[in-house]
This record gives sequence, structure tokens and C-alpha cells, in this order.
Amino acid sequence: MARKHSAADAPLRLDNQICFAVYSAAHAFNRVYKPLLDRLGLTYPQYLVMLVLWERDDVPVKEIGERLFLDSGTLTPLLKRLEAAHLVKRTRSREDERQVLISLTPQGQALKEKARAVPQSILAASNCSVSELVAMKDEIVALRDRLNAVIEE
Amino acid sequence: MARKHSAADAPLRLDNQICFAVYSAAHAFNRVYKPLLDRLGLTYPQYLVMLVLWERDDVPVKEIGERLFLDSGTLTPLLKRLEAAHLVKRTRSREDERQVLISLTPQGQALKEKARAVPQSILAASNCSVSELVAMKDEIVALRDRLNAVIEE
DNA sequence: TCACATTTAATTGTTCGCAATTGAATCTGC
DNA sequence: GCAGATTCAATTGCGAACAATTAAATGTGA
Repeated sequence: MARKHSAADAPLRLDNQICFAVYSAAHAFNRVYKPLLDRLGLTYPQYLVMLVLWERDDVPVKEIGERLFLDSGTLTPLLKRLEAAHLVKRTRSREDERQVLISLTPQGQALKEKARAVPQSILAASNCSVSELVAMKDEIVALRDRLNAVIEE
Repeated sequence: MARKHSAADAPLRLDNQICFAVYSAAHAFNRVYKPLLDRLGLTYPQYLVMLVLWERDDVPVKEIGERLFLDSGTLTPLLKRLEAAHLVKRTRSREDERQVLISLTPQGQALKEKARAVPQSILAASNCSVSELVAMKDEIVALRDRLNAVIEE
């Protein structure tokens, strides 16, 4: 019987950790996205914010945070960088002065067309069928939501 | 037919992105781990380094980086923090003075016993069977490796 | 109305993560 | 043996990520 380690250590072995699989896959995605997003002048988290805004414009920071699971400590400086790049505008809501609404500039809207090439390249890099990816995505989202549910308690 | 958006936009919709599923799941894991690792005095990436060292001691920085897909820019300061916490020692290899070998202190070894509680808690939080998690882990690792293969070229 | 709680962004400080560069040690071919 | 290439860790600079706090606006109950 080939036994590299004691069985009691199995739960602590790196290659048995699903969290490390997810963690390292996220970094791998980041590295594949990097050259694609460089052409758009975006980082990956900035790209996610743009995806939100391309779906619906004029969104409060709070709502962007809820969709991406990020807080203002991350979003405020990120949005300022997008503003400095002339892709979004930040304006205080007139109805509720606490809210800052994020809206696309014409350049921000135009970038959407250039971005359409990105998902195709990612699909190619994944070397996977669309249906496989969709199935995996649904499983991962379900796991994520269960984890987030535990945190809420 | 309920159609919230144009079909041409589907590839750009946030909820259709497997990368976002992975990205947000990684953050969800991080948040679940946080209170558990706080008790050990570790951050999540520090925990990963300790997992590597608990499997095999006296490992060069390079090899830790290969296992975790991290480079020296990330690892050097992280390892210095682990050293400051008296969990590891950093010593130049005598055979090859370029290498820095990382070894566990007695405290670092002792922490392994406290860490055994962590995977159990994560399993409970995931609300999943072990076999489901293993299957998902294998799929995600396979995807990660395909992505990394694309980067290598 | 008015004290008090809640909501929303912004700010501060710490830790990752990586690209790019540096400097020292080692290897290679000649 | 030695010049040039390679390897390895450290460093620098920038952009996340998040906890904790702050400040302003809004909501609520007596």
C-alpha cells in the first residue's frame, strides 16, 4: 500500500482543499483575462463593474457592491480610477444625497463593443464546451450562495 | 417570451460569467475562513503556505510558489510576516545560496493540531456532501489547469 | 419637533497579487 | 577558466480586498 502521508492528515492536504481549487482557479482566470483586458485599459474588477453598468446604467455604489459582493472600501477608489479614465461619472443622487450614482460616459458605453471579444477568448482558453461551463458555473454559484448564507447568520 | 436584454448581450451578462462565479466563490470562502483562521492568527494565504509546510518541511520559496501559483513578490513579505509570528524560519540553503529554505518552528508545527478543526468547519458551512465537493474540486482543478496551460504557451 | 438610530460613501491601515527590475549565485559553452 | 545566460529571492509600485471608523443624510418614535 503506497501511503505518502497519514490518513489523519488528508483533510489538511493542499490538493484535497476545494477552497484552494477555487482560489487558484480565480487567479488562473485573472491571468488569462489580463492581456485581453489590457487592450481595454481595464483590470478584472473594473471589468466586472463595467459589466454591471453595461446591463443597467445609473446605479448606486451600494447596488454595484451587492451584485459583486464588494464594499465601499474596494469600490470607492476603483470607481475613482474608472472616472479618471473617463469611463464613468459619479454624481450624488438628488432624491437621496447619501447615494452616489455611477453612470457611463460615451466612452464607457462605446467600450462595450470592444468588450464583446473577451468572452469568446475566454471560452476558447477554457477548452470546454459551453454546456459544461454553464453546469460548472451553476454548481459554483450554488456553493457560493450556501457559503454566503452561512456568513449572514 | 420574457426577454430582459438582447440576446447579443448574453455573453457579457454578469450572471453568465463562470469567471465571476469562481471569483465570488473565492471571496465567499475567504469570508467563511476568516473567523476560523483568526483563531490561528493566520490569513488565508498564510494558511495555504502552512498547509504546504505541514506536508513537507524545509521547502524553498520557489517550490512554495509553484504549489500555490504565487511569485516571490507575494511570498517574500508574507513569509517575513510568518517569521515575525515565530511560525517559520528562513535560512539560505548551503548547497545553493540563491535559495531560501522555509522551515517550521516548534510553534509552527504545533499549530497543525489546532488547524485540524478548520476543514471540518468548512465542510459544515458548504452544506455539501464530501463526494459532491470532491467532484466539484476535480472539475475546477481541471479547468484551472487548462487555463494555466494556455498561459504557458 | 427632536433625539436617536440607520443608511450610505468615504477614509485609513493592513495584507494580498503581480509586473518589472535588481543583485547575487549558479550554470553553460567555449 | 571565464564571459554570458539563467535562476532565485528581494524590492518597488500599483491595484485590489476588507475591517474599522467617520461623517453626512435620512428615517423613526415618542
